[in-house]
Amino acid sequence: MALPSTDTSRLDNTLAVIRTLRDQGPVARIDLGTLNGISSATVTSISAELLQQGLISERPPEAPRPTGRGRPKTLIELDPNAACVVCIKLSINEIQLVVGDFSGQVRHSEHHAVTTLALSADDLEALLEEKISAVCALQLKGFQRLAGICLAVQGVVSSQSGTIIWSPALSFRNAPISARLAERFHCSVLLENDANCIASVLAAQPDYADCPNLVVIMLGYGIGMSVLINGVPFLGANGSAAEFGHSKYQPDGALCACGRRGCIEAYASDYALYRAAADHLALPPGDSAHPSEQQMQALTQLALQGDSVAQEIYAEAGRALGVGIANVLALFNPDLVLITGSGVRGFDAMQAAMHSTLNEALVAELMGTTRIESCAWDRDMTCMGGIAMALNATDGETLLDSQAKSGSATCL
Amino acid sequence: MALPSTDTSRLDNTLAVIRTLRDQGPVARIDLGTLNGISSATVTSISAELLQQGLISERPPEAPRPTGRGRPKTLIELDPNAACVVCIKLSINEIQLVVGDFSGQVRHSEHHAVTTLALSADDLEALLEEKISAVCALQLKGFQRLAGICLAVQGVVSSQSGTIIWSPALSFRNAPISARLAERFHCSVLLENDANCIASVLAAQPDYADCPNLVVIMLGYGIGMSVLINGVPFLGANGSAAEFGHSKYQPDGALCACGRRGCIEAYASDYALYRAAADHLALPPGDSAHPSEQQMQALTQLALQGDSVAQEIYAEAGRALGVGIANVLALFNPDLVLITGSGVRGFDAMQAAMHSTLNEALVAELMGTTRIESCAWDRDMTCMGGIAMALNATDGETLLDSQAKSGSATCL
DNA sequence: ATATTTATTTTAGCACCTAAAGTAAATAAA
DNA sequence: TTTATTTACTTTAGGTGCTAAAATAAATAT
Repeated sequence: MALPSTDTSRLDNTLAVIRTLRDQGPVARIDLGTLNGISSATVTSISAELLQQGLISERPPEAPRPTGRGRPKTLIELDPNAACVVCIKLSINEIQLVVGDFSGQVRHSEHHAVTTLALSADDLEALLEEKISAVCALQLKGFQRLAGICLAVQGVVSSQSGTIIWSPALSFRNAPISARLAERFHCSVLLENDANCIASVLAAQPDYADCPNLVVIMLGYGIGMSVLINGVPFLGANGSAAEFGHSKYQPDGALCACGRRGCIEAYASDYALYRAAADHLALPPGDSAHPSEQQMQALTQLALQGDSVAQEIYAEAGRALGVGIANVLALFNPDLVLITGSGVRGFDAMQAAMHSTLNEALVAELMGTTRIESCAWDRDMTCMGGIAMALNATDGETLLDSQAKSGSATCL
Repeated sequence: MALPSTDTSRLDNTLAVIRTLRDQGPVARIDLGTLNGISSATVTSISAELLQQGLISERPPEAPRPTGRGRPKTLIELDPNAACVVCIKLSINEIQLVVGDFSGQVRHSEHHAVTTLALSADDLEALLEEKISAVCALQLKGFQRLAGICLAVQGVVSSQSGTIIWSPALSFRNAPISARLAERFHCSVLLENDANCIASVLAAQPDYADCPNLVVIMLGYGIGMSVLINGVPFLGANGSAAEFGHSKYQPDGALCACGRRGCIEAYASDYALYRAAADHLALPPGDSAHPSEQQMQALTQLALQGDSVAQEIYAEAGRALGVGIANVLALFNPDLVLITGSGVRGFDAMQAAMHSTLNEALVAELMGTTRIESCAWDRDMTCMGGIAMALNATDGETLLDSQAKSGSATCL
């Protein structure tokens, strides 16, 4: 009689099982029960369904069995080919496409140089369609479905409405990109800020498991930030929260790329550091408005080797960061502030000034127990985060889809 | 067989019914169903239980019946005497005690002048015990139980651990007050920041129903703030989030009560305004470090009547607020910033400078659709918020308690 | 009086979950 | 080589809680 189920526990438990398998790899039924606080009888029932739907498979028992006594565990794992997701990272003059499988593994990655600032909204859409189609045609053999697409873009995006509100990589604004891609590829399209993707990956690392309130500051050409509250990215009303780079250091200070004055970014970003240095120091040639990695490394070297002009430039950047972080601590009181991004290359030259400014700015009660740490920028984890977020967002649909295909053939 | 129920839907639905009755007053079963998305059959079942437990009663049908056709609605209402809560507001040199009943109505309120800064932690605990005991003895006749106590204090508190970390009203720190009161009165004790109590009341008003992300700034002797994210107060890792008053305006600016320099509070709080004015203007006599309402009104009058020194003092305060709010918008991107507190008396004299500073500081994309409004400070709503929060926090316990008493006499 | 309308309660049935009992599959011991 | 023990998984039996539909209650309109 009661058809529309109001009780979501079965769905919740099934999703929990899928996520545990994604995070931990192959797991036995009994452990899935313990890990998720459900009985093994329920796990049996859930895994039977998932098995029938083709979303998981039983791993054949291995030759070497280091298990002790008793019936050995039968490990269950996600079928990597049950679905896949694509993440596209959109940054200035470059787009990156990554394909991830249902188990969360990266299957393919490619980069394209594109003069993004020259694109119109239609151009961008056409370009994304083309690149996604191409990658699907080449890479998707064997996948049961394209579950979703994640667009990771620098700038202000509204995830809720799927609209790019403003991005430094684009010359147009307010582009409702998600809906159009969703229509084209018949899958859900997630629009995310790039910093939130990276922060999600970092937060999933065991080192930061005890920091549910995590702030990640990304230094680079510009300055971005992500605030995780209880592990989930804080977006604000329109998605423009956590714009640390445009919070203020000096009310009437240096000119920022945003057009206003005194933003933290106008002191501590690559372009700001290089701008302050260009007149006084001999640095490698190149576009001084968009300094190259080589140019920035040269500048950092000068500061670290004791050049007083370079040192003062980094010290001023450190003071700006110190004031900005003081405000972040006063307003968010996080467990940890993690400073990363390509700009951490110069962090050693900023650190002392940053900490002394911070300590001068805030009484101990407001510093609380917040740790301030930096994190080396080994590789760009944006797309890893995007893949993980896209999978998480689409598990429910994948489940429904496979139920429709296998289970209730009664519908036909 | 399955005794420990893992399904919380019955509890959730029961709490939803109780809260609807508290918010809306008497409601019929069928409307409780619609309002909470549950079937009227379930409401019948839940209300039968609550009726038996004595937490609600059926309101006798009224003489004038303006209803139309059909069987008339039987209205259900909370039994006000089913439980009560006490809220204590602790501020500098004053404590206020308010008693609220189970339906959320204020039953009693009293103020006491206390030199709070002279108290030790033990003194405070003894004082609170004495006052709460007294108020219970006098006011609690007829109440079935004291469900909870809410302590609303200015400053940094850790709700989680029940510890007052720092308060301008107290000369000691890190006082674990909740546990001791809970033990003494055998009820749960909620420790809250006063601004969060006020913001919760404001957020419940229909005018602000469309603002789940609400920032409330409280101007007064000091400057406080509360940030509601999806309607719930944001606390941060240790409860010291939202310390807007100590975010920065000028890195090396005016001296703040916290001991550091350049805080917003050092420009826009009552003490800061009065300090800036005291040397130049003739104002009513009194303690210039703790200006009275009369002194502040005199200063405000001067500014509004065109005195250029007073005007510049308020303009500078407005600029400080403007920069502070710019940072709040960049970092929180709320739906609405509401400025209130006794200090709004001078808001008209600050407003122009505040808005122009804000507009200069932030590009349109980051201003987003956030509204900035002020709200008259008619009366102190701290304790109303505390009562509401305490009731909400203790409904589950009240339910369990009454179940133990009435329903399952089988336990005996 | 009877029909109609609306509110509430009762009934019947479904979708979950869990504990306990049963079964399976291994190792250790006799 | 049986037999006992241990551990994992599955089946069974029973409970909670919800909903739709039917039944009942209590009004007004005809």
